[in-house]
Amino acid sequence: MGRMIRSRLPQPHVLADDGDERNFCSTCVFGPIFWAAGMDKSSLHDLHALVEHAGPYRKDEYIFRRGERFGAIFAMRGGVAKTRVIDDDGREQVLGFFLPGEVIGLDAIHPEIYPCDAIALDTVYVCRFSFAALTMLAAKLPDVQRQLFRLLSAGIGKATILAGDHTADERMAAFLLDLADRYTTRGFPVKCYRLMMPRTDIANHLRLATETVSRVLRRFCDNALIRVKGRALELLDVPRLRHLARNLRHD
Amino acid sequence: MGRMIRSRLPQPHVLADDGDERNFCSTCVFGPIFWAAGMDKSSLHDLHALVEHAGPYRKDEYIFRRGERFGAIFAMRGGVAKTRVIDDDGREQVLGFFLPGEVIGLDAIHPEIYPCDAIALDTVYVCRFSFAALTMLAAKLPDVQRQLFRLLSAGIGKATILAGDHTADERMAAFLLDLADRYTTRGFPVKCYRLMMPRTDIANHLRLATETVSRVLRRFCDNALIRVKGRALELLDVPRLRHLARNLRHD
DNA sequence: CGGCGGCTTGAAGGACGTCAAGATTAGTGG
DNA sequence: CCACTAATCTTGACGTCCTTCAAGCCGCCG
Repeated sequence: MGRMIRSRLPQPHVLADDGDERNFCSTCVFGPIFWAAGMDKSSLHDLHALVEHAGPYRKDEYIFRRGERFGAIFAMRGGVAKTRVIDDDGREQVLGFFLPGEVIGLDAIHPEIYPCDAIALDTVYVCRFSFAALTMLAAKLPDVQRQLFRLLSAGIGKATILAGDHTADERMAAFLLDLADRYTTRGFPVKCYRLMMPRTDIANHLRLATETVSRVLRRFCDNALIRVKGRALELLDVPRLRHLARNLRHD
Repeated sequence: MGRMIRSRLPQPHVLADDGDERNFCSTCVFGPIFWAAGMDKSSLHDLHALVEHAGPYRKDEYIFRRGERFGAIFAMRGGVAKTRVIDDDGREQVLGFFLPGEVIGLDAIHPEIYPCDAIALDTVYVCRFSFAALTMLAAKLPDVQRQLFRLLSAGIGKATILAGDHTADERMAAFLLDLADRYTTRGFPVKCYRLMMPRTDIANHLRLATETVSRVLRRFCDNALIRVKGRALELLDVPRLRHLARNLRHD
């Protein structure tokens, strides 16, 4: 796959349509806040200094790398990404998957370097927020500060859930439901979606072997909990899945 | 120390010596910041509205309970506490242990309720920070805002470490070293300390059975990595422990 | 078609949990 | 001060869930 030459789109570049950021970032967690803040003229000016559209990152390209100096957090604008670390024994631990609207890089604030790699799973577009500028803005706009605190706090909660001691079935059920919930950005429930990551990534995320992932999915199929065909997924029995995952909910 | 009879102390009460908060909270993460902020007179006034000394909480008493409405974060002033959740099957998951100077309750910001119980392991004193007041202060004092962001971000990193897939030995080594590092609040390394929690809590924290905790400690003893006598602990071979824990470092 | 990466499936082995007693220790009352 | 009870901790035997190893199977792209 060496040849992602210029045929596959020149290179990551800033998108052309920055003109109307407020509309463009409608999916972003900061969208509503900025929209509200945009009512105020001077704040709107700050905004342009703050946010920078970047992408596309192609499949397997790095959005940032572990060890790089922290300078910005990223909001997914399109596509899906994962964060991961590789330990000294070469084993990959997938920390999380990120869907449009979600934010990457919050765990880099404290160490002041990115503690993990962020990698595109397909073609990814992001908003890059200078953290220095963001903190300054947060001091002026309470809503921005509050949203940042909430995001960070939610990050702790999310990480904590994964830390628990659960069976493969529980983890998998929770994972599938969580993805569905997150795809359901707006109101109506999604029962059908596509896993954009390989089994390996799911396994490394849930602390399982890929073989176990396969087997659990098969068992779920046999028990009519889901339907799977490759990466296409359908949730058939959400209540029973929820029951399985009852101890891993993020309320 | 037998007589905590009628004692059981009437109830947690505010300590008498609030007079000199700046000295009293020398161990607290906010200490230095407030001390600096204290230079400014109007900020010092905010401080008194913000922080409230509470305790003592006796062994097994709750500092807060899961589900209670979030209003404040707590800095440990004395004693040791744990946070935990109990799942629907009655199994306890210990999320963390907290030593003097450390902060509890950050994971409650987002859900706006405490997502876990906080329980004293011995006699505990805390500083209670009204979070509403703290955010207002953060908007005025960049250092406070920055410290909050750092604390929250560090919380994500910490939770993430526990989420990884590691053997019992790796976990235990990392746990023992982490405690030693944290006891080493100031400069010089501690090789000898006392575990203030029962084996059960260690087990539920590291996702192990208490029997496994016992066995691992025994093996560490046999291999001259540590010495244990009940809850008294001595680290004998820190380098080899660090090597065991190499994949769980919080850099 | 042929090859290659991702996925599935089966069989064997290991790390840790569970169950069941003991051994310490600590807490309590005489 | 000591005995007694209960909790905590240890130790061993056995079971289980998941991993590891080893093939086979698809689906995709040249």
